[in-house]
Amino acid sequence: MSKVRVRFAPSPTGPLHIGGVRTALFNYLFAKQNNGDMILRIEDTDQARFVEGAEQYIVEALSWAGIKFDEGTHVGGPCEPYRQSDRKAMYRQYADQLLNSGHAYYAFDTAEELDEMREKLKAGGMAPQYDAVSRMSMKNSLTLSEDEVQKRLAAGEPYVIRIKLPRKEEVRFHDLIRGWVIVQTSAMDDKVLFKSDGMPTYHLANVVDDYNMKITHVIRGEEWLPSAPLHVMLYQFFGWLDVMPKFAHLPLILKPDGNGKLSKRDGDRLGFPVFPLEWKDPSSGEISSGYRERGYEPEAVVNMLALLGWHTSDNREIFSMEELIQLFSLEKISKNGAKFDPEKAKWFNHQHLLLKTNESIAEEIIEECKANGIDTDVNYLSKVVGLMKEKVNFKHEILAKAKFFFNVPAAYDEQVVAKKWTAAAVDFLADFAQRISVLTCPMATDLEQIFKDLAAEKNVGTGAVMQPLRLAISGEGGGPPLFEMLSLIGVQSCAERIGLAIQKLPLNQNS
RNA sequence: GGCCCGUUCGUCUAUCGGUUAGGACAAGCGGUUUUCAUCCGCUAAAGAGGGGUUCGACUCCCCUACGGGCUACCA
Repeated sequence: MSKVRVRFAPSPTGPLHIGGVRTALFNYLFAKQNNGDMILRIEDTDQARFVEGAEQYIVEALSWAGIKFDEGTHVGGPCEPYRQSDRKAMYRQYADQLLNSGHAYYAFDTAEELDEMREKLKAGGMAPQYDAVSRMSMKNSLTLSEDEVQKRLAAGEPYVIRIKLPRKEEVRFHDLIRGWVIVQTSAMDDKVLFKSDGMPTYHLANVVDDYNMKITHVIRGEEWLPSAPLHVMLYQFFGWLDVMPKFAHLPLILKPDGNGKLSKRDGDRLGFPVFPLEWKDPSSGEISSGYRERGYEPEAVVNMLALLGWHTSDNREIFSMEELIQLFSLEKISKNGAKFDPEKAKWFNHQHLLLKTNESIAEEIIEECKANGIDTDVNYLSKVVGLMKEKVNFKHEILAKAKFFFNVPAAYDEQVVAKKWTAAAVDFLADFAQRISVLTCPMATDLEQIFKDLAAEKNVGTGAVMQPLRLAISGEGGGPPLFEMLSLIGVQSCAERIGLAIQKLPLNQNS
C-alpha cells in the first residue's frame, strides 16, 4: 500500500469559510492518522476570480486552526510548484494527449451559439447539454473538416478543448462515504477541459495534478459529487485507473435557519462568524468577522467542526486535535448535511477554556488587561482566571466581568441595592469588616466561618447579608464563589470597600 | 426541467434486524439554607408517508413526499 497522500485544494477567490476549514481538517485528520502527507494546492485557474490576499488568508487561517501541511505553496515540497497558475505550461500536453487519442476535440462555438443551443434543447424538453448528440450540430473538430480546423487554429481563432464522452456508457465509482455512485454518460456534458485563455479548467487540472502528486484519497465537499464521474472518465482516458485516488464526498454544512448551504451572508444576517479569521474585502472594504477575532479558541473551532458530520459511537464530544487524529474515521461520517449551530459553538469554546490552564489564559489576556489600564501580574491574574473561567464562554469576558478584582467598584447594581441594602446588612457588614481586617491572608473557608459565626451571633439569616457583602465588594449581584473572591482580593481592600459602600449607598426604605 | 445525494427529538447525532430508541446543545422546571453567566438534578422532545422482505425493521428493498447539491470557457 502506497503512502497516503491527500490534498486540500482551495481556490483563492476570497476568504476560506468554515466549510472549507472543515474539509481541510478532515483531510488532515485522515492523513495524520495514516502517517500520510497533507498537501496544500492552490487552484487558481480562473484568473477572473482571483482575489488579492486570499491565498495568504487561507494559509494563515489553517495555521491558526492547527492544520499543518507537509507540502504546499508556503512550505514547498517535491511536487513544486503547488500553485496551478505556476503549473500552467504542463496542462497543455495532457490536453494534447487526449486530443491525439480521440478522447477530446476542439470546439469553436461562441458564447451566443452555446446559449442558443441550450435554449433550443430546453424548448424541446431535452437536457441542455453539449453531448454526443448535440455536439454534431456545433462548430468543432468533429463536425468541421480537418482543413477547416487547421485554418481556424492557424488564424488564431479562439477555441476550447472538450472531453469526448461516449454516447451511452455507465460510469461507476465507489465513494468511501456514499458507496457506489452510478451515472450514465448520456446524462453528462462534454465539459471544457482547456479554456480559450490557455488555462485548464478545474476538471483537467485537478485530475492531472492529483495524478502527478500521487494523491491517494480525494476528500472534498459534496458539491463535487456530480462532477466525480467526469473525473473518473478522465482517469480512464489517461490510462490512470489503477492509480485513481479513492473518493470521499463530505456532507455540506447548512445554514442554521431555513435551508441551503451556509454562505457568507448568513453570518452577517444571524450574527455569527462564518470565517475563521476576519476578512476585509480588498475591493469593497467590507469586513466579515472571524472566529479568531471573536475570541474563539482554535481548539474549540476545530472540535466543533469535527463534530459537524462526524461522530463517534460513544457519547464523547470534547476532543483535542491529537485525539481526533486517533479516533477519526471516514466510515463514521454521516451522509446528510448538517445545520450549523452557533449556540453550540459557544459551548465548545467554554469547554475548551476549561481545559486550558489558568496561567496560559492569563498570559494570553494580560496585554489586553494592561491596555485597559489594569495593573496586574500573571500570578494574580491566573487566580482571577481560575475563579472566572467557569462563568464565561470567552476569555475576553473574564476581563470585562472581573474588573472588581483590580479596582474598587465604580458603580453598584441598583436592583440589589434596592432589594438587599438594609440597616441590618450595614450593621452586619461593619462588624464583619472589623473582624476580617485584623487577619493576614485568610483562606476562603476561614472567611466563611467568620461570616457564619457573626451571622449566628447577630441572629441574621445568611441570605440577608451575603448578597450585600458581595455587592459591597464587587458592585454586582452575581459572580464567582464569594469567599474565594474575598480571599483573593485581600482583607484590607475588602474592609475598605465595605466602608466605601456603607458611605455611598442609600438604605432600603423598607428596612 | 434533468441528473446525483440525502431524510432519527427544534439542532448535532448514537443505533450497523430484536433497545424502555441513548447522549449533547437549546428549552422548561427545580436545587446548591446568597446571586447566576457556571455547576447539579429532573422534564418535555424523534425514526417523513406508503408498500414490501423477515418470526421481527429506525436499520434491507421499492414508490411517493420533502430537503439539498450539480447542471459555466467557476471552482
